[in-house]
Amino acid sequence: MDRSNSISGKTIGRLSLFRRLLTALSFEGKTHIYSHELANMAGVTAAQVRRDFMVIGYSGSPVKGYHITELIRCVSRVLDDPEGTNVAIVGVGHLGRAIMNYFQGRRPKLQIVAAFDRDEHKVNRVIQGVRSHSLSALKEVVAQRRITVAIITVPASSAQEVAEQLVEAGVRGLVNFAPVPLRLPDEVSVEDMDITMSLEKVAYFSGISDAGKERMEP
Amino acid sequence: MDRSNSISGKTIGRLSLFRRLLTALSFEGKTHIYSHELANMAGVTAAQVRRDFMVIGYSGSPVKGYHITELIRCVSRVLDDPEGTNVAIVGVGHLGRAIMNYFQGRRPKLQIVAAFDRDEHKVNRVIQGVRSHSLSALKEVVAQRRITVAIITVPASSAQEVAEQLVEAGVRGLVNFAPVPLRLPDEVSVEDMDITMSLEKVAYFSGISDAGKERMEP
DNA sequence: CTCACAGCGTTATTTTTTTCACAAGAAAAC
DNA sequence: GTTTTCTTGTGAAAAAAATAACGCTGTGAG
Repeated sequence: MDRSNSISGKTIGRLSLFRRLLTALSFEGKTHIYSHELANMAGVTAAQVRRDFMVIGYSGSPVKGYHITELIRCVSRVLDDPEGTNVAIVGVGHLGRAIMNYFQGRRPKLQIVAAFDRDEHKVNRVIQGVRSHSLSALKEVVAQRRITVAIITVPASSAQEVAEQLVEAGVRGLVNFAPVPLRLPDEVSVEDMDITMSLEKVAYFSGISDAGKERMEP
Repeated sequence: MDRSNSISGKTIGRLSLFRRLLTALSFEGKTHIYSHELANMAGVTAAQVRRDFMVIGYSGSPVKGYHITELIRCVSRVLDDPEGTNVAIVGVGHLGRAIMNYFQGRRPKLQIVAAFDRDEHKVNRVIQGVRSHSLSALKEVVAQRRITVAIITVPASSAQEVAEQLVEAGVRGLVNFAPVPLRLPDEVSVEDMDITMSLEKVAYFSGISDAGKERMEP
């Protein structure tokens, strides 16, 4: 599978979701699935499922649908770096711990291998099976453990600085939980997890359906 | 401002971001800003900034740019429910605490007013200024405190069940941190915060730029 | 055997979102 | 007083994404 030709971010996101759903199905013993079934589970249309699988070059059978384990393998060939991806997490507060806890032993090809924190009390300990280091050791550890992706869970005030250090140390992708847009070179891919934005979005859309009505009929 | 005509989700998200940036600028004493400055801060194009403000009907001056406090007021008139929005959080683990901690006293119009957890040890306490309740009191408390939006931070296995209870109790918008797509009526707006997906996406895009090269030149 | 079906792969179409490009206007420069 | 140089607002164009449509194929019923 050629990882260098471009697949859209939206498609990659859905493939990740599909793989998770398929893996669960596989555990339940299901062997085949139709596009509309998967679409239903993922909350998208069947056409989109077929199209996504088309772009990664997987073909199912019109009669049995898609073969689940083969499909998982094919998606994984696209998503996973064959050598695995080592991930660091910077910021060992509640959020950092929650994420470490969730990811422990979940994906063999995508492992959190180091944590960092400014607070010396949280340093040199093993949390959820992950060794925590002082921020000052960042560059060294990132290089040594060949870390290419990092999760930022520090306060907004230090996020930019931390991000720059990570990039300088060789990190090429970031998941950013701090509520600030990071200014980084274009070749670094950043995914923002902006909780405030999501909450305000949901609040907005949960309000428009009847807010007008209420005020129209006093 | 008419909240009932539809503004796209993308635009709402950016407005939320713009407001946060503008608020920070306002604190620093800045009074005016040009579209390209804000665009730069937010990581979008200037045209997009102007267009987003166009759809909410705010006009700046071609000479001085946008008046920051007026603009904030105008964006807020779109985003905020004038009566405020009460938010619940279900699941008081690390993630739930992190979110409560972050939101405490941040937005007056968007307040977390109740927390819920299945674990009786975490119940009937005040965490980050928010009272935690037993899950069995969910319906009652949601109705009493007029909660319309909820944040789900429970394990994947109970997310669907919790979501259904919330919707039945009257909640109309959800931010879902559990790694499962929720199946709910269309009128409920759901925003998924899928950490696994984001991480896999970033891992993918951080890999494509040079993964090919490495294998092309052994 | 033939026919109706069901679902895939793919092309075409529509819809949504973003970007471009330029008129208009006012300060500043000269 | 004119020209230059910035903006904004917005229609037009382009790009991206989602959806619909349809030919194809193998299966099973009659």
